[in-house]
Amino acid sequence: MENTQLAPKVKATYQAIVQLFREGIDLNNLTVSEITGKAGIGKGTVYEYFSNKEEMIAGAIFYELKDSCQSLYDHLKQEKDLYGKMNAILLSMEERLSHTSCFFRAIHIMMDNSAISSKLKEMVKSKGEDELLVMDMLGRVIEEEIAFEGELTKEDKAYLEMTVLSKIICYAMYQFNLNNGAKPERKAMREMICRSTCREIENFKVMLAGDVEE
Amino acid sequence: MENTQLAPKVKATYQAIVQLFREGIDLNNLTVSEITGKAGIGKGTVYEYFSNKEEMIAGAIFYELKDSCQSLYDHLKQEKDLYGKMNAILLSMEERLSHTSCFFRAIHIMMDNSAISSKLKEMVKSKGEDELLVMDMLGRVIEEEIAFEGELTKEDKAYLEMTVLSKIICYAMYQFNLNNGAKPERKAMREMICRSTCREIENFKVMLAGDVEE
Amino acid sequence: MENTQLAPKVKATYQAIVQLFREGIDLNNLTVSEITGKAGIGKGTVYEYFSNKEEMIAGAIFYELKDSCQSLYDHLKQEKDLYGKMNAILLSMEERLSHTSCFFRAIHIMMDNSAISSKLKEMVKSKGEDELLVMDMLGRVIEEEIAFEGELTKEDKAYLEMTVLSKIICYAMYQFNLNNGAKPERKAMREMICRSTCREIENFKVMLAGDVEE
Amino acid sequence: MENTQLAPKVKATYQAIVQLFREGIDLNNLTVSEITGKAGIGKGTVYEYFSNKEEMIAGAIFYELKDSCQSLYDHLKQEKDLYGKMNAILLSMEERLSHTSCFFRAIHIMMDNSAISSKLKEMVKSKGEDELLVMDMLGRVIEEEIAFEGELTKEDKAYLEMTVLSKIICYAMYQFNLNNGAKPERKAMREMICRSTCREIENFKVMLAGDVEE
DNA sequence: TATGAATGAGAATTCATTCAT
DNA sequence: AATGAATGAATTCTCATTCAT
Repeated sequence: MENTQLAPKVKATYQAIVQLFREGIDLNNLTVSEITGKAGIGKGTVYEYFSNKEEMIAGAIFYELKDSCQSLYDHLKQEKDLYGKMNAILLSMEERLSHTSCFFRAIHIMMDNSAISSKLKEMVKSKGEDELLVMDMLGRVIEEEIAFEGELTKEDKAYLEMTVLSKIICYAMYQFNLNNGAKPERKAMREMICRSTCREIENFKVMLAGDVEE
Repeated sequence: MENTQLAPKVKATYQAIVQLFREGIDLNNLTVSEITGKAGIGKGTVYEYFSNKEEMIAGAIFYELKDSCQSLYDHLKQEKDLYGKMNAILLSMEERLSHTSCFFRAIHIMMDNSAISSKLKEMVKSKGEDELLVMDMLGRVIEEEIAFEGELTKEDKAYLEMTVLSKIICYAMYQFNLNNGAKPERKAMREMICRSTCREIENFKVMLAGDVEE
Repeated sequence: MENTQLAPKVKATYQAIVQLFREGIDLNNLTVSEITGKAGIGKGTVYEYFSNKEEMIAGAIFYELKDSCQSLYDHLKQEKDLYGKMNAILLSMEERLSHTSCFFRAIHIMMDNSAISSKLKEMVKSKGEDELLVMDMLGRVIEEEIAFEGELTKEDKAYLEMTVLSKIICYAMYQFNLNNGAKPERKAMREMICRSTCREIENFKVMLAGDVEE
Repeated sequence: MENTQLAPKVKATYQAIVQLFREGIDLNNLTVSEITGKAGIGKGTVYEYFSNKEEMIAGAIFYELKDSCQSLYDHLKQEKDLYGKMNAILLSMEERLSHTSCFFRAIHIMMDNSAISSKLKEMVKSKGEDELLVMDMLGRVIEEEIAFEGELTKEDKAYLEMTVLSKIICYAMYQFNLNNGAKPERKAMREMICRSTCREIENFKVMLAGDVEE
């Protein structure tokens, strides 16, 4: 949909970058030649659409992130409860490496101090309300879960978002095999994470209820 | 202690890199000139001790990581329970930015596909038993907590390590202000994280006990 | 002719190298900056056409050698007998230092163990049939001289080629003043060399005839 | 003998260079570290004896050349006629690669325009009367051959020296396989070269006699 | 609009030489 | 006298960006 708004050369550029990214190329060492070569356009052409390399890369990441989050969120609506939603998120990370990448890489890139990072942070800051990024998506999932019980303060919401995100990071780390040791079964792992997420949220609800009663 | 084993120029190099790192310079765009300039040594000199730039940077990260984990772990022994230990970890991340950086950056760097990353992964893989990195430290904390109840399988341990690490990452993200919105009070945040960590571990113990009874 | 096939920047590069070479600069200590400076092109530009310095230099030598040998060979056709041809070769070496250099330097460079040498040997090995280098040129001269008497074995031809080449080297050494002592008159020197070359070939023909008669 | 005049560190340096040279290392890319490493002395130490790298290398070549020529010349005295002497020279080039190298490389190095070359030429120019280099050796052989017939002019001697040297170079090129094609049998090759050398000298003698008679 | 040849600033790395010990 | 750690000038090569076509 929004894709149609993108000029064809811009889209080609974004796709090329995302593709190279999935092939495992380090974004900090990506060259304009590689990008335009993959995109099948002239090297000079990208400079008609972007003013420098950082803009291209940050733009591609942002675009992919938004797109990926939106489609995942749409998919989540089919699920009834939090357990199902969480499971769907984790499963999507398995199926489409892109989702793992998306969540993960976005955080990753925003955390270094490269020029790409600055540009991306800037883009995130000035994004539209309707553009759904990771935190927004998680925020909505949480609100839907807690909604009928009452209103959430911003602080509580922020805490819960991070709690859920940390679970997702946990699964991403598992997939990237960062712990460098023995790995539990994939399914068992997923179940443990979903259960503990539900438990955390449940706990929070109980706590909230307790606060209200008092 | 171990520091005395490092040749003075190596130490100066490591310190310069760590310092630049804390100043927020992106490690992927760090130049040898910057390093040697900061270290106060000749540009050619570092090549007497390292065979390339990646070795310098990965070496510095590894060294700092090790050092930082060791000192933090030593500090943790004063704490009686898991809550206290977790709190101490989070507090140390606040006091010494280096700790935040360490935990966080180590994961960060290991996750990209740069040459530095490869080198660092290699170093981590071939490290000695006595060299304590983040996961080892968390592993010990967890074992000490669960020990008297019985023996942990490798998979369970891996899961728990990742769970605890994800909590820490959660706090780091909070500090980096990555949620981009309202922040809870620092203390409240820390308490929430510590409590939820304890609850997770407690839950796991209950589950283990259940398995045994059956 | 073939020159037109060369991209302009490649030609400029070759010409710059050959020129520097004639100015007496040692090829093993030639820098890319010097080459591009002389060629009047940007330092980065040569790397669009060559993948490293050795390729540039070996390419230039090969190109000059081929060109020089071809033009000299064409010129030789005007001469009727071996004496005349030999004299023409020596005279051309006097007039155009490039010829002396060519013969001489080609051998010279192929004899050291530098990277340029390896590259040049490789180029010589894979050259086309129609590309005329020193030995090919001498081979043709000799064949034309001996032809009507009968067929030459490969070994005999190889011997004769080297014999003639040694005469040329003799004259080159004379010109380079390598003997460091008294020099005969130039004309006298040339005559002596031509005469002795003819005598050697004549002798060989007689020997061949003797072999046949037996 | 003369070797004892050399300081031990100088001798070690020379030997290291000659050895590296024989191992086929390109002298233009030889480093001081390689030299001192091979010589088993400290890198700073050579600068007590030489003022720069060129002096070391040119000195080593000069020393080896002198030594080699002297020993070969002594050996030649056992041979009765020119054919035998010439054959002995060629054979020695076969046996001891060093001789081939020496004669050849000396010429080779003197022919480029490197700093080593300049230094070496300088050394040759200022060498003592008793120091026997290639040309001196050949000059003596020639004088001994022609002596009883009369006195040689300097120019004639120079011509003859070059003639003989060109034959030797011819054999060297044969050994280096620079002709890149079919090689005659080694023995046959040697015989052809020796015979043609004798013939040349004989011819010259006849010519000289003719001049005198007139 | 699209291109890619041309560019030069800047990066990593090497190595002859110095000098304090 | 002997050393080798330290140095920085010099070199090769890369690559983002420009601009004439």
